[in-house]
Amino acid sequence: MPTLSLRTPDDYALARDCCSYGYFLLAPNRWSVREQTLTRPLRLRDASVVVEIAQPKGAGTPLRVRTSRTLAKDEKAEARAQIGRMLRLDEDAGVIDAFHARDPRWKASGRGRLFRSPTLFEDVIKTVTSCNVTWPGTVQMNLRLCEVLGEKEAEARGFPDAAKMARTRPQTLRARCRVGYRDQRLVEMAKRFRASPARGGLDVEWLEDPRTSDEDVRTTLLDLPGIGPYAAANIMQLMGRYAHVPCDTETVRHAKLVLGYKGTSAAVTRRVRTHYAPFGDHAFRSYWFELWDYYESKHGPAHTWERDSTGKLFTAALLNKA
DNA sequence: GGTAGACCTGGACGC
DNA sequence: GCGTCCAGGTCTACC
Repeated sequence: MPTLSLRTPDDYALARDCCSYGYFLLAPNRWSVREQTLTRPLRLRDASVVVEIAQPKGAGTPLRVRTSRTLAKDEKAEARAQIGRMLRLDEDAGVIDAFHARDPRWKASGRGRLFRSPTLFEDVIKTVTSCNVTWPGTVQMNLRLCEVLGEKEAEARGFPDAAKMARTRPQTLRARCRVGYRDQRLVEMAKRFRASPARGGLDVEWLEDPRTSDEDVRTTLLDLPGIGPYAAANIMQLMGRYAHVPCDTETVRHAKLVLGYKGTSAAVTRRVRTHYAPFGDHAFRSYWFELWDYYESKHGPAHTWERDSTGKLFTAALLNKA
């Protein structure tokens, strides 16, 4: 099987840094608990490829990426870029040290990186499918989006790209992918990603540019169909902008159960914002690793979670019972 | 600017 | 096995 090697930051640990955010459990990602590898198809410029990512020599050593077919030189570069985005290989040890200086609670475990998707489009769609639905519903929607619309490569189906989703009828998304009222919003979203900025499309390059201000990014995201305050803040953390905490029912549950806050959801949400404000540009990471720590205290280390079983446990009702 | 109600699916629960 | 209720964030209409 063809193999690539990817250099990692000195402190990079695949099992810890990959299994750090819920999206690693969503299709087409497949984390193998037994092998401690991540497998998924990537959509390259002209065709797809399935990659299996491992770190056989342990933390800080290069990643071994097996590919389902031999890649051309430009395809290798594209695959490296997508894997780098997904695993946050761009956040070197210095970036993580800066977070630990602000919040030393995570220094011993080395936590700091959060898993995301190979593309912004996939992150945005995954966020829309996580709104107003319980976690098992999100798992199902992503599975069906891949099964119904995903391109087949080596017996696996990838995540649909914007072009494919933009061409899909809303009725198909609703009937076959069970996305409900999100059908038109998803198609419209895909069209915004497809169209050029001159034709009212999203300027993805500008949006992903670190020089673009948080406020401009937030305003642009809120203008997208299906994106409200929670989704915008979540997409921003996926883009590496950690100053805002996306507040949802999980946040309120966490604040009441772990932080001991009382009162209405609105009142608790206001206190949450104040609570994490001292962490500044790292507020989301501080919040998230508290939440993740709680999940792991209930279900064991995330690198031991099976998508089809553990995933179903993440509902507010069950966590409240726990 | 704040709030109520609709949107849709799937799981839990009672009968 | 069926019907009912509920959780979940966004959007629109209305005050």
